[in-house]
Amino acid sequence: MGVTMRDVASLAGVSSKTVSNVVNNHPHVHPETRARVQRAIGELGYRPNFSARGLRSGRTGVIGLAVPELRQNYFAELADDVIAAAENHGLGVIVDQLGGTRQHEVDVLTNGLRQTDGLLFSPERLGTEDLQLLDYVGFPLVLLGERIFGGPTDHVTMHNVSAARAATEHLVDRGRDRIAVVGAHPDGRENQIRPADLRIRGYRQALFEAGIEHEPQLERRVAPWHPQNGAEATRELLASGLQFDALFALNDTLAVGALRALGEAGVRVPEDVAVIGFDNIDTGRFTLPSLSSVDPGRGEIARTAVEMLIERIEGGQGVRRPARLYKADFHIVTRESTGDLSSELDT
Amino acid sequence: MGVTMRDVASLAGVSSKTVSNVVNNHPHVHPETRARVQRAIGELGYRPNFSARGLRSGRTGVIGLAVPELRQNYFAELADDVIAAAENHGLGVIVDQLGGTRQHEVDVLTNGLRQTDGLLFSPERLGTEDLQLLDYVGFPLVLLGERIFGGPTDHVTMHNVSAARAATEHLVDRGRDRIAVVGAHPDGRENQIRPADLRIRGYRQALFEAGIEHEPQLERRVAPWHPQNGAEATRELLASGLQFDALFALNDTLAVGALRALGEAGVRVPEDVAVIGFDNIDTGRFTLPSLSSVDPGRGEIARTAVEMLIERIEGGQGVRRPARLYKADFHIVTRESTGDLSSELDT
DNA sequence: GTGAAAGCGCTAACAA
DNA sequence: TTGTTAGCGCTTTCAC
Repeated sequence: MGVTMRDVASLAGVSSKTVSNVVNNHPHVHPETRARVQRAIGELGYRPNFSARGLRSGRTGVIGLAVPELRQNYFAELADDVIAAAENHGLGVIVDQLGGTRQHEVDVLTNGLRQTDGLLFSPERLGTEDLQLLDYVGFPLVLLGERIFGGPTDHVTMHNVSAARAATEHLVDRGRDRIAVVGAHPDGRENQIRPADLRIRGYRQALFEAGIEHEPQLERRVAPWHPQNGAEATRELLASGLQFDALFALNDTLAVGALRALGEAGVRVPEDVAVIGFDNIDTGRFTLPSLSSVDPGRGEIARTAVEMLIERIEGGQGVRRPARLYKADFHIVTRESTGDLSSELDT
Repeated sequence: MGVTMRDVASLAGVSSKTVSNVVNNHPHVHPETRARVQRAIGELGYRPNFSARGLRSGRTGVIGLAVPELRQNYFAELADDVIAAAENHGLGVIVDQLGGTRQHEVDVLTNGLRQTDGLLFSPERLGTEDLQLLDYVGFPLVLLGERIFGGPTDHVTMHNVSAARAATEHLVDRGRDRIAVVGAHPDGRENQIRPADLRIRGYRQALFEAGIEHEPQLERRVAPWHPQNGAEATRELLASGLQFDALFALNDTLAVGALRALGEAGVRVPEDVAVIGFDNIDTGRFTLPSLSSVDPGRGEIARTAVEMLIERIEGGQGVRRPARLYKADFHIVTRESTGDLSSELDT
């Protein structure tokens, strides 16, 4: 490196401010001047120094994305979408993994990520009981996920309750009335605001509306939502002797484990037990059978979150627009695990 | 924000350089002074400005990671490992997705990512024919993957040939001698340096050493390595009428598709056809049957690449240490798809 | 439409 | 062990 705006300016015979105007696509530059500057830039191989720009302008052009961990398919796909959306706005993305510790989540919320203008934050440990932490956040923040509601920041999430209700209805519509669910929160408190609780609420609503008696034994508690735990819970369900003709896994990761356990036990899916998941991760298209799921509108979530964050960044601290809550549209994706008996590959 | 070192310095009654020394953990600071400064930092809520530090020191404390796309499980897991390794060294990671276009790869290689000290680069389109591009890279670079060899930069990769040979031997050891392979490169040229070609070479070596005749029809060409293509190729193989009792998928993503296709056709795995993949992605533990694979030492690759990059960054342009080529250790992971007939879940 | 001057917050180099 | 000076490269402000 080493080529600065001054070098470009002197070669082009202009001031460095004019070079700056050209580099930043300012409108009022004479076309001829612009061309001359651009020629000089090309000749010298000039690259702007983003640290200097960041220091002077107070903007880095980079946003942070903090998620639990990328090896969870859902977050990898979310990161994919966020990075793509940010790039469309000319922004880079620093990805941080919260790694399942509360302390790390508090740190990130307190300090932000270095060199970023704002943060997309999808916590795994913090909950609504930590709401006060959000009041002291000193940078633009958009919250993702279903763990904290009612805070002072913008929030992008999904229709958990109604999507879970729709998933359950999807099973009811296929004539199932002994519908097990895997993934309830272990502490079993109702009316909490966590993905597990919201989705359980939707499940119960659907049963109630269909006139199906709610059987508490069919609600299996699982945490964390890993495939092995989904498999485990499903094995216990099978061993319990409880009858069930459908299974709603509260996310696809659990569902993958459930399909394993059902397959091991020789239970046919969907003939004996229909299975639906939640998240619509890519892998669900290639399980055997392929997995029906709730598509939570992840791409829309990513795009909206990035746009909201940009508005907050550009609005600056001055614009005290009230916090917005955005819920993406969802839809049910029907595949083999709740479908008819053909075995077409959904691609 | 707005609290600067000067503010801290005047509150603590020292110069800003002393504050800098404290913030950067310089050794020669009087413990009492250090304590006083830290108290002032806490009182004022001082946070360092990384742009200013970057401008002055020439280091941003952030590295770039460019991969094809995070929705491919292997790259998500690689990014997970890289971010974790970087964090251990106090570095942030900007993740860029190359998105399958040659132009984007050239751009990244030419310009680097903004605000970074160096780049881990795992191209998908560029090949050894683009070697000259590496000569003009103006920042520390560590190459990942198997597409470009012999360049002027450090390179971290895996033992493709011998790992593929070991995977094939693993099938031979189980008494299989009609071993199909899915994922050969469509142009079919031999002795190219691409993952597909290297792994095919290992496959052929193993057959040769086992005295098994090489049957070109059993080598199926597939690109890109997506599950649907793996399924497709496997269906063609089944439809061809060729006999085979084992299948080596050149990566796990293809293998997932192959398991689908075999399952659809009622072919039993591993009884009728044993299957092994390559990459050891997490998902392979939960397919039905679970997937044997080559573990390419991804964690080791990530850690080594980050360390090499740091050495290059800290060494500066002055240290012209010759380019290093590091190949991680691999090992075979045996699961149900090549295992005995028990159906224990490998967790 | 372009230029001149100032300074963002920090750390390198040197002085004390 | 600590302080002083200077300036990294850019954009802001304001003049022209």
